Amino acid sequence: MKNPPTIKDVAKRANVSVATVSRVLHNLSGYSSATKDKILDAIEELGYQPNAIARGLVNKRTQTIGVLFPAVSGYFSSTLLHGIEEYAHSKGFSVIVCNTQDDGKRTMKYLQVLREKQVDGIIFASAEVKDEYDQAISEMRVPVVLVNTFSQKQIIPYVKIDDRLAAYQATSYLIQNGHREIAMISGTVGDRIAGSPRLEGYRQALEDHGIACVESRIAYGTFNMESGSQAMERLLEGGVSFTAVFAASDEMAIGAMGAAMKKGITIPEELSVIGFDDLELSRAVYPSLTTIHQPLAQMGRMACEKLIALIDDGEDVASSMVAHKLIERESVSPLHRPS
Amino acid sequence: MKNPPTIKDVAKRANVSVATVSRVLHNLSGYSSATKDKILDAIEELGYQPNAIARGLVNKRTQTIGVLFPAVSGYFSSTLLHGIEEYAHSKGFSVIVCNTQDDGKRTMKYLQVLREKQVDGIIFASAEVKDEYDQAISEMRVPVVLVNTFSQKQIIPYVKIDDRLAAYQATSYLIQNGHREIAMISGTVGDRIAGSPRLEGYRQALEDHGIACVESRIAYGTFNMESGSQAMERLLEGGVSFTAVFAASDEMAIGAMGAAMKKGITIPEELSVIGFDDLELSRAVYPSLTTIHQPLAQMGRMACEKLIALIDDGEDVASSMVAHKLIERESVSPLHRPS
DNA sequence: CTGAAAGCGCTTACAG
DNA sequence: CTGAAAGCGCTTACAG
Repeated sequence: MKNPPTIKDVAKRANVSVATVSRVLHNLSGYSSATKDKILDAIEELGYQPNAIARGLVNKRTQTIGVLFPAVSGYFSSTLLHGIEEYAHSKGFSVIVCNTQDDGKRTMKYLQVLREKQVDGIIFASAEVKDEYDQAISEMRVPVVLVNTFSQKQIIPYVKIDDRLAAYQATSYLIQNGHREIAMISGTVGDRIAGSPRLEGYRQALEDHGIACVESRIAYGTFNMESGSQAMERLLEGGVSFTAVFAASDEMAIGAMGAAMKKGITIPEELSVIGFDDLELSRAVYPSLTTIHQPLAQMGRMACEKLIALIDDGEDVASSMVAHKLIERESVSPLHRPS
Repeated sequence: MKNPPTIKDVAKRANVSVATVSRVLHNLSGYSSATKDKILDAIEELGYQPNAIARGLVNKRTQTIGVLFPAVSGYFSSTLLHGIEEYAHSKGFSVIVCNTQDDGKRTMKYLQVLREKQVDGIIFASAEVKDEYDQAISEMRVPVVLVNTFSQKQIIPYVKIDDRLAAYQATSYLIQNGHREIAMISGTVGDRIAGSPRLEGYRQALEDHGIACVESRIAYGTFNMESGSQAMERLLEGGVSFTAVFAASDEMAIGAMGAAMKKGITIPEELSVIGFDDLELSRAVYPSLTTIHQPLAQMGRMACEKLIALIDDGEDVASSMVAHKLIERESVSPLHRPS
């Protein structure tokens, strides 16, 4: 016997019908304990394992979900993924990862593949939900939940923090520490998820404290380290003074700190830095990074929980705006006024 | 029509048999261009999408591979995963991620799930291949390739660097810079993949240069940042002097640097540090980290390439010992002898 | 308690 | 060029 044993093989070996084998496999009722034993023995001897594909075909259920990320590398996505996979596995689901690179074509392609593979649900992470995605999603009658993003067109449950408010608080914290010349390293220009909202929070905080917002104190990156370090260089060469900087991601903050320190600027004495995300990283670097904590692993778990609830009982689930938190570490100090 | 359209629906609509529809779907020959058009129209109108599960059942091919990681978070795994997923997607495969947490039970469970889901192949990353895995793997007639690890029991193709040699070179580099009191922060005790070999390389380098190896200069971590920082604290409190340290991972190196700097030790002036991996991270921190470059994304790609070759034409593929490289940055300086 | 049979959505010889 | 039919490995009424 070259091929793996099927349910037929065990039925034959146990001298019963496949229906009965299927029953004991699912712990249904309807067989004597004697036949159950016979069947269990046959399964054992043959090393039989059910074929989930065949099962999926008849049940119209694959116990598989798809997760779309704009980038699978980096701490951010991987922490989120960890939370998702953890919960999924505990509930008997597998997860297919899709790295969209935040590209429209790729995203649409993945959406199609996931549809063909009959996934039971989809988690869409971090990227903006473009109109075409919105439409594709609603056409493939499959539950979807968003994490770290939201849809402006339709009601899709999401899990995220209040980015605008968190940025507002980060900036205010700097102000409370006496800073008034505060630069910002924002995320990708035009990013409506983690870009604009955080920038707005920054602007609002300055305004509410009667501080004018100077455009040349704003530099743009793309959330990763390299871009943070470049943004800092531009800021430094820009000729505007600043005693503190708020970076829209920890990775950019780390890159920015590195660039500043390379120029001989001491942190936090000469420059205070606050980040955003609270990646494991921010605790390890020196000086450790003051930042906004975003419970990524937990958010991944929650998103997955919502998705599976949707899959299992189809009831609507609510979105969750989860709490963020400012973590004080060493990269911010009160402004030392030259006296 | 509530359910998604099937091949039957398009056959009916185009007034042909399902066989013919299947033919045009696969660009086989055997139909007039007129019927082809009819069918294409029907597909279009119905919004038909093939069902990959049904297809998988008859073809015994799911176009899906499974990837087992000891930890899916952290830069290391996510970079590897990125390379794997990228290549897989380009070849029409999806990837299911499995986070084993380096736990035997979980790993076996995942192996079973992957088998039931009929994946076409498996990539096993970073963790030691225990005997029970080895056996489970050989029982499920599915191609497997290893990345960052190897099997001691059977021939399974792998992709990795020469850990022992790389560690030897890292240590030698420190020696060439005049250091003789060299500490090491090793990975997990007993880890036969990235633990012992790197430790051996370190020992060998010392020995070959006539330097005695002092056991109290060796501390053990678990490859992550936190453990590196703790290891450094232990080293510092241990009372042994050292002017340089070799950490078996960048994450531990970063954690160690942070811990040292917190104590007021300047790097590299008072302490040289060399890491291992060359994560994106190591370029961004200050001082930037001198380290051993390991082409993780490329290694992921290669592993996936081998796996798909195995799946597609079943021929044996060779293992690859890929080249590492020492990257000089700022965390190591020649020993300044107090004169 | 148990089995025969239909069906899930495809593909693939086989026959015309 | 085209279709009827068997079959992939399961599950699930239905009938006994």
